Amino acid sequence: MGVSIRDVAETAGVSMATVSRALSGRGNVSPRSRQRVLDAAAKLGFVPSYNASSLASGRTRNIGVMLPSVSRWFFSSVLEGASKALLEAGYDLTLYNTGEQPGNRESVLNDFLLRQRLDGVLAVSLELSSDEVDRLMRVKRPVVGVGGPIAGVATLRIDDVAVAREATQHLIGLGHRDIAHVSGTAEFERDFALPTSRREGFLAAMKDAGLEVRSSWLAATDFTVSGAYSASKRLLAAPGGRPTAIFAASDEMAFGAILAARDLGLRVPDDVSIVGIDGHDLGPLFGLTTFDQNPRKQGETAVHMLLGQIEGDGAAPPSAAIEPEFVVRSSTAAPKAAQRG
Amino acid sequence: MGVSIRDVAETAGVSMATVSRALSGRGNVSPRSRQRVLDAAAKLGFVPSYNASSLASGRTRNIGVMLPSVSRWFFSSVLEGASKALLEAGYDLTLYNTGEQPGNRESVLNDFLLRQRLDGVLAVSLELSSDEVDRLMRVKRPVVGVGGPIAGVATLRIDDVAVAREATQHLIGLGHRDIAHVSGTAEFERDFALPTSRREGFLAAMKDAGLEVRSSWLAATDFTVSGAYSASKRLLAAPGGRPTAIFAASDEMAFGAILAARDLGLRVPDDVSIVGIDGHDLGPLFGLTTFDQNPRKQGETAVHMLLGQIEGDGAAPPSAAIEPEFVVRSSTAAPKAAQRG
DNA sequence: GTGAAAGCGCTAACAC
DNA sequence: GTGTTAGCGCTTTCAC
Repeated sequence: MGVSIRDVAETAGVSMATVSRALSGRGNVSPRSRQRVLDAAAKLGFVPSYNASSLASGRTRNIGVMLPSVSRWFFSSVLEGASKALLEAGYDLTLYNTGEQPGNRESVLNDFLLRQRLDGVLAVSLELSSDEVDRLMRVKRPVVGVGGPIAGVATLRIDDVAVAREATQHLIGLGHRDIAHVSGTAEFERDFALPTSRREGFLAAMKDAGLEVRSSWLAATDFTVSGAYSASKRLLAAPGGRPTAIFAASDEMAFGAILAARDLGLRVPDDVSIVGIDGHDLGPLFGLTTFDQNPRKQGETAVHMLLGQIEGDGAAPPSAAIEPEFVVRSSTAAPKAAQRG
Repeated sequence: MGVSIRDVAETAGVSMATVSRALSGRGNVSPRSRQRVLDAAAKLGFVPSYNASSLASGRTRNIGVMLPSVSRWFFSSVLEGASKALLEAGYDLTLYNTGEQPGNRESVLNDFLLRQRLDGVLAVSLELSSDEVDRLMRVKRPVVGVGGPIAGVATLRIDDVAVAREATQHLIGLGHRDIAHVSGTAEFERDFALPTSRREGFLAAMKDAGLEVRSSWLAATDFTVSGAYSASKRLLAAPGGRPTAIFAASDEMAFGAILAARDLGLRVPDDVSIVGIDGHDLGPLFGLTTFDQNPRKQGETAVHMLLGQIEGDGAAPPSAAIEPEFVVRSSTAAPKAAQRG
């Protein structure tokens, strides 16, 4: 129905092969022919069919991005970065939003990813089983992971354990001894080990400092502002005394903790210090001390790793660790309020 | 390289056409043949090539979603809804994140959308010029718009003017006379008339009630929490006296206003009432009075309109108006503080 | 440097 | 109900 390469060939007075070469840049074409082709294409408003091109060449110029949610800040930021990098590189981005519950993943893997429409896959915060990785690898397309470790796949991520440990050490260094941790529930562990890793780092720092951790001060909730708000309210209003500091596993959770403290009439950081992880855009507004992990950049970098593998020698890039930047703002300070045991 | 339909045909002992029919459901196949095909396909691990299928049939089972941002709540929610609906329908979603600045739109329209890889396009909050619409229509694919009016295209949206008017009337009904409006700058008008429409509704309601609007109480900023925070601080701390109520053009902006009020030591709603538009997930946490427009649902509905057009009779569905629900929470009340001129 | 021709893997008439 | 056949629009050997 549209203008095909044949039409361009005819008006340019050359063969289809020459048109293809002139337009794709592959192979040699005389400047004269190239110009004739370009003129003809412009005149006819030629738009190449990517399906036909893909079918013939095997390249699709399309990358699949798989992630558990688009509404949480980390994910939308990674997506934004990846989207920008792909747009610039002239690739399409096919989005597979698996949803927080793992049911959809099945169908995404089975029905979508394998349909040979993708040159590569970006898997964001998905902890894939070895069987799932196998299935992914079977299509012989490069895969790069972001935010979660995937066995046998090049991955881009921060060292969650180390970052959590340092965030906790920041609080300890300020003089805090009664520190609570707000993190994700077991439900979330299925898809990424993040909650476990961050809790691990927290516990390690506490242990190193010889500090005790009350089990009730390890709050588990979902990764949202609201979830952390409720959990923090419980923490801060518990009859047995409250912590002087909260380490939240994400900035959104930290915001929830800050809002909870305020609603209880507690001052941040005077009555309670709060630290997060992420580098959320609203961090400055809340004065949140946090580890900035620049997810937008992670999305971009991951895309470049992927494209390097696709367009380059095909060698899998090494997994890379992102260096997050610790940003101290006004949500953390030395404890001032009298402590209760 | 993979298993093709020909291999399946051979092991099943039928023709390629029968395999195609059995697998796609189109056309008649005896139960016996169907079973043989299914068995053979499963045994060989057959995965159809969508490129080949698209090329031959003209259908791509792929929908393009164009939006200006994935980080703002409204957009990510629409995307989530659309993504869910498409996943269920067995369609791929190709994401075109044009970015808030209009430069990318050009390349998205020129280089991506026209490559005949899409069965339809969902345009979210993009005000396309007639030339751009022309180019979109030239590919003969259905287009459905969400959140912004597009000339000549079926659109799903709330009546921004009416909603803004009612939100303002809510404040007026409570007894407020000094009402400010925080909305988007002219910069944003390029991509959607939303700021203008909502300001229009606000002004209409004020005029109807015989209330004056100070020009300095029409604050224009970007559509973020931070932008509204700064703008609201200026509004609420201005030397000439402050408004007793703020109507924010979005919930995220309303959150910014609430945070600004709190940081100034003002109580919401005692000192200042705040109302938004959207139905943001965090509305309950902030006690925000708002018009819930359920963007997730809008995304789903828009997809169904699109698929109906693609799979059905091809008739363009009528533009539909979403009925937003007014939710009164604790951020609005009758003015209590003494008013100053 | 260029063209002819053989597919890429599938679908859709059309015949039987 | 099933097979045969002719493409979908492009890329890519292979000759020249």
